[in-house]
Amino acid sequence: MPWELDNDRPIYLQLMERIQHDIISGVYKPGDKIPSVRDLALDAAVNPNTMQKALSELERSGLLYSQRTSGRFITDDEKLLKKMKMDLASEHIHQFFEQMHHLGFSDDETLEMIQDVLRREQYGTDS
Amino acid sequence: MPWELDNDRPIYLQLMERIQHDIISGVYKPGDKIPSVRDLALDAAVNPNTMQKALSELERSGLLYSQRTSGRFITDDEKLLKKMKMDLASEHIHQFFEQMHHLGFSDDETLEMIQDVLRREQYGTDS
DNA sequence: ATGATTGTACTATATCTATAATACAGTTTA
DNA sequence: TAAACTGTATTATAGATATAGTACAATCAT
Repeated sequence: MPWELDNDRPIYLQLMERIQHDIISGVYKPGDKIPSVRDLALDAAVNPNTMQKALSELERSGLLYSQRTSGRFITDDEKLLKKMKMDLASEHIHQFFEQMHHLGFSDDETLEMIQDVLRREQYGTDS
Repeated sequence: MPWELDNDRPIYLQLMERIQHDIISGVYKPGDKIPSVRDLALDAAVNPNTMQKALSELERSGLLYSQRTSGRFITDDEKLLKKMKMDLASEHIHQFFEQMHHLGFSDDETLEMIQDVLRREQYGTDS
């Protein structure tokens, strides 16, 4: 299926984020070979050049490495994977609170809204 | 001071978000006249055309309206302002949990991480 | 050995974005 | 009344982005 992409940001950046999340969350396992540029591009419904750009940019973080003629692989460094997972989560949390703060919600108010949402989802999505 | 803008997304979109937040969080009060296109552009260190685009796009949401020769004003509709504030907050919350879920964190795990972060900030930023 | 697959490179083209530089009609201000 | 300011419009230019199409050398599978 085509990946969910919006037109508000460069596609290659969105591809990078998606793949990074897939690596870090374990969709691809350490050491795994990932699909070829062309296959990934086909899956994402995107030009191969765009996917190539996303992947080569991603290599700079060390999550991926390419073997020029045999394919592209996930790093074996599980410590790095775990670290990036925690770093990303922390980043998401801080950005979220920054947005809420800018909207005028304090940390406590934000926490309450979150708990409300979670409670509501626990007992069903309607009402 | 120049506004905080990154190069990953179109500037006019970032301006829109910033101004929208400023309206909704009350930096600009209902009925207020906001600074002119040129002044805002100067403040943001951005081309007047770019600011003009951001403002005219923003008008479609109803938060602003322009009087062609006298200036641009915040809506008086406080009900709309409150609604947009809650809608935006809700959107931020859902997007945040979606990101965390994609990283592999459950709702409960995410909530715990948040509480950790808040506890840590309560007792000082170091350590 | 042969053919398919791999990452990579290159050119060309179209669109979007951002800036610069003007211009104009109506309103406000002094 | 005259000058300054308002939103808006226009043209031109430069850069980033996305796609299309093609090519090549090394490796892998059969």
